[in-house]
Amino acid sequence: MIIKQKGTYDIYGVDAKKRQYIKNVLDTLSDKYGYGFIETPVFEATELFHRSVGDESDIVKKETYDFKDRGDRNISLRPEGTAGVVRWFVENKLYGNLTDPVKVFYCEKMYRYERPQSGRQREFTQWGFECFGSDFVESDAEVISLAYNAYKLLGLENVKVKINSLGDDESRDNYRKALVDYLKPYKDELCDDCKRRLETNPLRVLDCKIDGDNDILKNVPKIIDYLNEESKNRFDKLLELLDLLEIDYEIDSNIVRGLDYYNYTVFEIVLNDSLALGAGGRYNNLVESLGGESTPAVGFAMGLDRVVEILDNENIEIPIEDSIDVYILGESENERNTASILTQTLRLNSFSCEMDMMNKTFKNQFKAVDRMNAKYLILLKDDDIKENVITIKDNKTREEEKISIVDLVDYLDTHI
RNA sequence: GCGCCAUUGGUGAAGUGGUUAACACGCCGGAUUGUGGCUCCGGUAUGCAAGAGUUCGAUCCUCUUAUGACGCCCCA
Repeated sequence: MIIKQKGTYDIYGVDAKKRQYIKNVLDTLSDKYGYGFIETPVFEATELFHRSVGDESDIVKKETYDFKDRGDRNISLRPEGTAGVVRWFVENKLYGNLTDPVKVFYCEKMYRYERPQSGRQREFTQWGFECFGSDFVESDAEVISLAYNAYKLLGLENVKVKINSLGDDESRDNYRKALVDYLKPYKDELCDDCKRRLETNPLRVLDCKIDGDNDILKNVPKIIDYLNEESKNRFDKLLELLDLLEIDYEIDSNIVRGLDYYNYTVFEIVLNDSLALGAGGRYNNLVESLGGESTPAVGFAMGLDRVVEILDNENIEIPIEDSIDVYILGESENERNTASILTQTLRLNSFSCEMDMMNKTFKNQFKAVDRMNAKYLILLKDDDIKENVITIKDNKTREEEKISIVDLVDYLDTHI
């Protein structure tokens, strides 16, 4: 037996319907915010991800799906959405003559070669959006607003934005140095991973699960104090705007993104104060480092699968159509043929309609009616068919009546 | 890449080194000769993830592999 690959899953039935609903809500809201739907390829040149994430990071080397195609090109399955969108932006030279921001959203499968665990699969769906061209805090606020309100709209109540600023490159570098200087004397007291992080990616020490409660980290310098004037003003202005928009936020100096391309705003959206729902930030250098003209940008992304799961756990009701309009019963050949005709007719008149496909007995077709939760059932009888009438029965009231076949669509139009 | 636990019909699952692998749901058939949802009766795994080993004998013990759950690393 061939089974699905590690870290992948099939989505069907009720789960698929829930996803469709959620996607729909997100798509509609994105559209209202002026973000246009974009699809980019599942695979790209490996170099795109190397360059976007930084060649030194072992992320790309270890955690992307890499392969050589038949033309000996280095290809990777996309591990996230931003790089592909930026590549699109640069390739089409959309940075030229920007009068308004370019805003797009996507909802697509991503691939990471990781050991599956809670909330992490090798294939997963990410919903995200990017705004190019504005370096003003209104665009940061818009992105945060869209992300924040998307969760609200889906029914999550206790949603909060955890926000921080990394400042510009200069501020960020200064802080990094200060952080390392502060931590170095305590190096022996840190966990083994943090000893290594101190060399490779010191900002990540702030995220450490083991040292998180360590007193050393309680007094760690805060990046806010290392922002230069411009960065600080910008951050204050953004927070002001979030107040005006009545977005619930909290400054969290431990929010740092793992990658170098972020600057200024970084944020996460959390549920019940801790459960991460999605994350985003500003990345003013990425367009340029991927070969375009320097263009400011800000974006957000979240794991769709995770959100579906959380909505489930929070017992948030998702409206799902779990009934059909009509089930048509018939047993003789003539009855079944008539059932086929009527089923097609009703479907083409936008009613959902089913009939037996399993050569079931009349009695078992009734059971199918209940399984499918049909609103109406039509009982076909050879004698009736001769006279062009059918028996239609309301499944709730159990009342049935005979109507002329030609009146069927009108009858359902007025009753459903 | 590392660690820990798990894997028994369509589903939820019990169970034991030794003949027919509980029970429940579902499904199928019958009581009901073409009007269902209730009830009752019957049928539903030559099979316990795959392979190898120990044993007179393995679903049960050992090893390997695969997959799943959860951690770690990493987190775009």
